[in-house]
Amino acid sequence: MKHESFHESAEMYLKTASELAGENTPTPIAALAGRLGVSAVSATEMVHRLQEQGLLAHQPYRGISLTAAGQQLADEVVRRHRLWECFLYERLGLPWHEVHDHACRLEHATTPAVTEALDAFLGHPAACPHGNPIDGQAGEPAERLLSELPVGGTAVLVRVHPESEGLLCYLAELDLLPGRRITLREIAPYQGPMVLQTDVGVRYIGREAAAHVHIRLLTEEPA
Amino acid sequence: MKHESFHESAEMYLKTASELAGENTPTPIAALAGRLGVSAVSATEMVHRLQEQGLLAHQPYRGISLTAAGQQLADEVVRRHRLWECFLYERLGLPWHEVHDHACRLEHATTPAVTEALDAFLGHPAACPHGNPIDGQAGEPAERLLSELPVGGTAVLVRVHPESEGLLCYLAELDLLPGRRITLREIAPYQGPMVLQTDVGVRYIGREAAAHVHIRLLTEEPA
DNA sequence: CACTAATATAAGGTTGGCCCAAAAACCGGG
DNA sequence: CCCGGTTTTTGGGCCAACCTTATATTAGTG
Repeated sequence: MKHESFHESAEMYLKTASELAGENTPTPIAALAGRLGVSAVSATEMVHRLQEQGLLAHQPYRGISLTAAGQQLADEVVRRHRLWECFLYERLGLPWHEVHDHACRLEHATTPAVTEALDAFLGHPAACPHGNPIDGQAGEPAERLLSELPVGGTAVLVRVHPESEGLLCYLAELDLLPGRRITLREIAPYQGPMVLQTDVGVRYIGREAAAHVHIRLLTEEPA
Repeated sequence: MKHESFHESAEMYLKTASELAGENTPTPIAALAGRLGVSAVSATEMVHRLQEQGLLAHQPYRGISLTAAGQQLADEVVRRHRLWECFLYERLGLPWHEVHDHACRLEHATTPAVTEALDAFLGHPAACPHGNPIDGQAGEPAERLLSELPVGGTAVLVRVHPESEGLLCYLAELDLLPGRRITLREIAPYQGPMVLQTDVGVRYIGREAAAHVHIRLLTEEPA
């Protein structure tokens, strides 16, 4: 229903492809389509167009993967996005869970000159307010997911990825922000919620949400 | 050639209509089309669409004028534009003549929350770097155009409007920025350039460019 | 090895933004 | 008051991004 320009649309496809590439490669087109809220047919069309431009490679019935050029473009979009998040959160004082959506709109309207000037203005920040690195998605080496934290283990919340307004809002309500120290007390049976002990109280979180929360493990066992 | 989303396109039409409304009302569609770099046919179509949405009124063979709703929308776009210009110039340190174009892209991707937060962050500035007021285009009452300054008269440069990258670049080279004190020495014959005495030296400027430079008259005659 | 679920393609539609060329309406000067 | 030039409108098309509804193809599994 909403029509985006090629520029914008292409950037969204590449950004999303880059996000999903971390999980499984090559990424099935259906996953792309789902994330973008678009039919599989539309996604296939766009993938072909992007392939013709040498931005991604499509192996039929396998999925897609970004070419070097496509990855670079995606990285640039992500960088702009995160720089805007920093600005909106740190300087404008907008809520932690809202800056993602605002940045999603600004990222496509940002020229290189503005990007560089913004980066300098912010003092070349290393990460966005949700903990994601601004240059490359190298990430910490020993990073794990909260959903894989063993019972009794203690960890520090490093980053939330991939982000979405709803998820961030949920985490903000639970005070689960980057830097928060977390110990997993137990996991309720039948895929129930995880019971977390944090420095600001006990919190319950579903497995699915926890799969978006990246942590650095401190100890596997209770002290 | 380039395709903009409805949102963006509509905002550009309204913004431009608002700019041109100052000169002659109702504004001929051809003027709109020319300014937007679009054929008269395309402009007519868009005007119809905007009319259906109650944003502007079209009197056939007369021209268009903004409705209250349309004027309000246009004012909002202009406000966002000028706030971004302030930010880009004052905070990011981008060149005076470049911020217009960057702001043109950002203005359509800016949500109300961001607009208000940005306004507060900038300390509710009264005018953009080119001197145009941010709230409403009330303007100073006794404002005139540089092109109408009588020979021997002295004035202060108040604002540049309407803006365009080329024009701003030209003025920046001449050091003709808001606040600059100008005395018109003479006008070369045959529609020749105006010879200006400024506090930073003598400058020559064409009549057409001067028609975009708004001034506040200090004295009609030399002291 | 055949079958099913995932994936791809084909066909046909919609909408929005743009274009050109040609017809129609208007306006001002003779 | 009519004629010519400008403006607007109409008709006819193009393209990109989306959609749905089939129909093929294929990969992995029983």
